[in-house]
Amino acid sequence: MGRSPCCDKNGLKKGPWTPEEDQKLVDYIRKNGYGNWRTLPKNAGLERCGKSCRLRWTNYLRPDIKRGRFSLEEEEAIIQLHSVLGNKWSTIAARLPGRTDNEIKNYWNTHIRKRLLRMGIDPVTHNPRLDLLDLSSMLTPSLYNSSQMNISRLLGVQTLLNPELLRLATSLFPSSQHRENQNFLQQNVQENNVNSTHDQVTNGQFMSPLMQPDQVQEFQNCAPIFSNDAQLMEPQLSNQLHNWQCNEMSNNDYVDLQNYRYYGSDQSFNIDHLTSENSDFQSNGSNNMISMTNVSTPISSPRHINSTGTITEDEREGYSFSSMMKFEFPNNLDISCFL
DNA sequence: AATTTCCCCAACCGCGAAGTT
DNA sequence: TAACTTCGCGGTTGGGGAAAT
Repeated sequence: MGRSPCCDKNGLKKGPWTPEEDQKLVDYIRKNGYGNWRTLPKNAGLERCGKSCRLRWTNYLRPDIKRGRFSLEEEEAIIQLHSVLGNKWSTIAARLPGRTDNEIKNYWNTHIRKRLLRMGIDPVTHNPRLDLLDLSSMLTPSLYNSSQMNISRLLGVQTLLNPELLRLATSLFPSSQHRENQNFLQQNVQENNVNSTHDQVTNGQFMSPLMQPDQVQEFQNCAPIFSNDAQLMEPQLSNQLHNWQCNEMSNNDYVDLQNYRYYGSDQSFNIDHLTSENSDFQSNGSNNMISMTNVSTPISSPRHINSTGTITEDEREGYSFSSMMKFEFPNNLDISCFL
């Protein structure tokens, strides 16, 4: 496989672009359009390699590029999309008009990723870092009753289960009388890890264990999520995920994890995507809820806007976090003593 | 005010995929 | 089918400005 020659091998210029170079590139593309990046610099009178020209155009000079700070909606969309697509920056950028893959990648690495880590969330899996948060220590075996939460109903749905969810479940229900359930779960954790690793390796990319390859493809092929700047992606993604479900569900028992709600009933197990509406931190009358916010961050209030109308980093932290992470426990599982 | 450290982001690098000969 | 070219993606770097000392 050949590779395009590197700039410095041809004595071409590298480093920051000058305004004159920008102007030359813009003028040329306005007049002739862009197509053959290899011949473009020569035709445009630039001492740059085609690669550098393409990068400069797509990341900076393109007229439809939106400048300025990412909005909360955009930030949420990035987090949601990243939880499904992983580091597919170009695919994520395609859903955010005016934003480049490079810009989103930089924003993720310099802002969002750090924030997630501060909050105890693994930025790769979007799961809570259970090594930092030992939930099992918060719950005692006496809380568990097999009639309340029958883990065996998870039978037959292992391919949809997130291994982290299974680990969480095993840590939540440590009673020795349910060792059988644990064995089942641990076995499934191992199997899911194998499957998950296999998927990631064979595809050479991160893929949510919840999604089959054709589902990822379907998701990637869907239209841009914004018809204007204010719109969010949830309806499309949520609808798609709904379509992948097939059974009526009873949502008496569920755990919210990694932006998805895992429902269990005696007949079925289902997954629902959490939108910003249903994942806002709140008190739910029919269910006991424990918010990760209570555990690992001091911020538990909804979105705050300061007097200038902008949102501070800390405020973003609290708001975004509430939309990305929440645990809920069934009504009949009393956790009030932990709150 | 001077120096050091930290942080951001534009740009580069290397690789694989797709296209062409 | 193989060899080569071009394009695009994702990871990484380093220059420069901001913040801290």
